[in-house]
Amino acid sequence: MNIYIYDTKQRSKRLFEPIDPDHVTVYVCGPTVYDRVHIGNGLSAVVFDVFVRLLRLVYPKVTYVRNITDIDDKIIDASRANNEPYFELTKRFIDAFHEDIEALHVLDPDVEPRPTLLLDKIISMIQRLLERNYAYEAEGHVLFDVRAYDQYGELSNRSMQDMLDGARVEVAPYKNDPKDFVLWKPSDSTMPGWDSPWGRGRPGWHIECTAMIHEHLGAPIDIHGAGSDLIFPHNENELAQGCCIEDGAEYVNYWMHNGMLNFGGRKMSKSLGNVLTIRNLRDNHASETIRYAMLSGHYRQSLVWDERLLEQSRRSVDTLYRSLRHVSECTDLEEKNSAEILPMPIEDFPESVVNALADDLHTPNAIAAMHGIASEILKTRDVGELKELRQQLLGGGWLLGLLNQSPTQYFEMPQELDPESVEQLIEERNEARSSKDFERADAIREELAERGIEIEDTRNGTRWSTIRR
RNA sequence: GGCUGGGUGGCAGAGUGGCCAUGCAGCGGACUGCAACUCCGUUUACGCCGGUUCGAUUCCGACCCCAGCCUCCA
Repeated sequence: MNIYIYDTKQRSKRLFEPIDPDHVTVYVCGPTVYDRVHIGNGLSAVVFDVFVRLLRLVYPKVTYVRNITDIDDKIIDASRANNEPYFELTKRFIDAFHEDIEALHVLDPDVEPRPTLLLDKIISMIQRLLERNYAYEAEGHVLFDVRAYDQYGELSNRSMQDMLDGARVEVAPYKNDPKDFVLWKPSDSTMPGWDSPWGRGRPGWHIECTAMIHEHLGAPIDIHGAGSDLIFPHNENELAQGCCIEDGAEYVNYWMHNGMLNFGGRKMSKSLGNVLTIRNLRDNHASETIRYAMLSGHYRQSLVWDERLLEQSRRSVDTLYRSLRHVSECTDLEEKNSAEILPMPIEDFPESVVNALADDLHTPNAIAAMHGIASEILKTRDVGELKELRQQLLGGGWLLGLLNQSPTQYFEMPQELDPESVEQLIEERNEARSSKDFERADAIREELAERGIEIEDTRNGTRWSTIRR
């Protein structure tokens, strides 16, 4: 199985060749927890979730590390505004993040490190950079010296001059060079801080990720993922740190970056204020609808997020589940969801879906392949074939993190309704129908619709489902 | 201004030097008491201008437009 990855650094699609085929290492930048996460954060988690699912299918061992940044100036600001200790605030939002992300069927990473639990590592790494003259102290800060590292700008493809031209922020006076970035900064007594050789302070953002990679995966790692907005400066800075830690050090073999979620013509971000949180979205949309919408475009492209996309996604998910329902209606196979097919060897997964995903995580083609399988299912009544096709559909569903429910669960979404009374009304309606009292029949259908139930008359009787959104 | 990536049918979104993407929606038909589901058929395309070519949406060049990064950000 060949997997191809578009590598941001080389700006081309490359065959993925792991450093150790027996153990693939992946790191993805997670959120900073000072608020509820938004769908852009969710998108990144979902995209890399699918990719890691594929890797796990192909390689015997994958270690996936996704961090949570739990110390940062925004966190300090938020804790002040809330008059709440920062660690309580981050605890709340870490829990909320987990809740949101689980609702999107994102599987847990193997390690979920946080900088506050790794201060020793961070400090020793900064010390090492100082010893090697890639960093300097100034006014209680420790700064990375970009001039000492001549490959700076390699990842984001910027020359020093480019960066200088684009600079539109006032430069702190203690910096030797405007691009120098903070490894450690001082905390006053009102701020969270840790003792260090440079006084009480806290780590800069970039060094956190480098430290976490070194701690949990070693270096170099195979794959580093993040949102494209982190290419510069965050990932660039990480790379610089990682390469300066010792002579000839390497950091990352493949860089993957997902595109931004576009909401109302602009990138969704907290600073722009056009944020839709996963929590809010879940109030009005099924989580699989959201997930499908996120995977409907290619991960490197920006994704326009609006109600129309969600409506289309919901209907498309309906179609997939309908074919699954078709199987249980035509056979006496027990209903299954995508998780229930595991473990299953890679050969039994649908080639079309696997190949699409192996081609730089081409989820639009993978989804097209899913619909191809779904329509094949609807065309046959042969039990053996149905069984085989369903296994394929569920296999693809597993990779995409879709079809997590049985069709009955999906269509009947229990909620607070009473199935008994629904069945009874349907019974009454069918009596009215057989006595050709269609007015009465339609009235009952109307009544059910008001209760959120839609019905369909099939050759095998009437079936009902909750009206989905 | 620099660096990325884009501009495809009503919407979303693939792809290709000449032939079906796919989903949703539309239209016609079958099925249905009517719907729904399903099936069959079907309409609307490749930002603009040049060039290469027997032939370009696909290759080349210029231009226009959009998004992202250059500041915290998935």
